[in-house]
Amino acid sequence: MADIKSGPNPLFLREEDLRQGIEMLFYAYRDFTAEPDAMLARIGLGRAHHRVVYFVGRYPSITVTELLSILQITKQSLSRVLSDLVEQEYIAQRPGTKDRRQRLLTLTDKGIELERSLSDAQRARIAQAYRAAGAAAVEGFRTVMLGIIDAEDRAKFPPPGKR
Amino acid sequence: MADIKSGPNPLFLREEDLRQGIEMLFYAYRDFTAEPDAMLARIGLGRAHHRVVYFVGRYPSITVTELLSILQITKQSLSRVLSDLVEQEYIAQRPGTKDRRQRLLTLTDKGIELERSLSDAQRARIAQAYRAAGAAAVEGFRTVMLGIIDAEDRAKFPPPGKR
DNA sequence: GAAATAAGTCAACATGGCTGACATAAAATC
DNA sequence: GATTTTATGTCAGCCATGTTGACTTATTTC
Repeated sequence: MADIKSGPNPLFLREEDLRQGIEMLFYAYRDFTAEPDAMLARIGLGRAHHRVVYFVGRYPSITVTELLSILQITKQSLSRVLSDLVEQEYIAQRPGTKDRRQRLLTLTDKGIELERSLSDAQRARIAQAYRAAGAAAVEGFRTVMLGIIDAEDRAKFPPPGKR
Repeated sequence: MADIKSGPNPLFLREEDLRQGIEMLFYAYRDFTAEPDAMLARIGLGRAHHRVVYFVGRYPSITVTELLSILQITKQSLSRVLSDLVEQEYIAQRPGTKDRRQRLLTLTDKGIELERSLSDAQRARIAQAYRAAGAAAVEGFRTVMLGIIDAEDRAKFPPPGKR
């Protein structure tokens, strides 16, 4: 591998720390998605399907609008993968009771099974990393990750006391 | 937003912790890439170009093979974005001295400027998160992130003593 | 009754992955 | 020295997943 450029930068260590932060996110995300991607490919689905199945499992009876605001994609993009998942009976839709325009989304048993098998690899990876790192490191990890995430979404991760 | 499913799981907290870990990675990566993506769109480039410019900046004189092993994509995929970057003079190629089959890649001045402007937003995001979290949390963050990254790539992140 | 909202649809396009087949130059090996 | 391997590049086509724009339907809100 080529050498890392150092250069006469007085803030070298700091620059280097930030670069490492950027890269850790890149490598972690790359490795984190590799296993589910391989499983999905075998059944003709993609990462986008995983994201939908994941968040419908996470928030049963979520509406389409809520899902769109989490995924931050257009409804046309969502529509494609969501239709696949409904057709193949991973996800069921039913009208909202208060607002009948809504289509509340839930996983079917088949969907629950899919979600579990996909996310198990990811859960195992996190669990192993948490176990190896210890509770204090995990708290540090959470704190930094929250700082990276846009403020609007931080409320999704309540501190331990509130969990 | 729909309620979070709890259920009668004796390991509830742990399950929930793992789910939060999964989601923090999703949200962090989503928000982390949003700003550079917007800048790239304005000049007709994409996220793939950013990755190449980033790693060529990180490892000046990197070879194509080394870059492929980092990005974990095919050479055909890399070729497309790399050709764009060479044509538009963000990246320069020169033959290796020991092995003249190699094309060593370096950023031009224009490439350095592009890389800087793209990564600045990301560096600022990391810097702010690190500052807010404090040194101990940053060490925890690093430890957990390394645990998530495949073992083969952990050597890219030497501990502070060795930096 | 009119306007806004939730959801969906159709069409066209861009990006960035992929496979397969093949080409060239240089290095390494027998 | 001939053969094989390696580093790189190229052409062609496919697929997944994002985009914009235009338009529809049902329902709720004003």
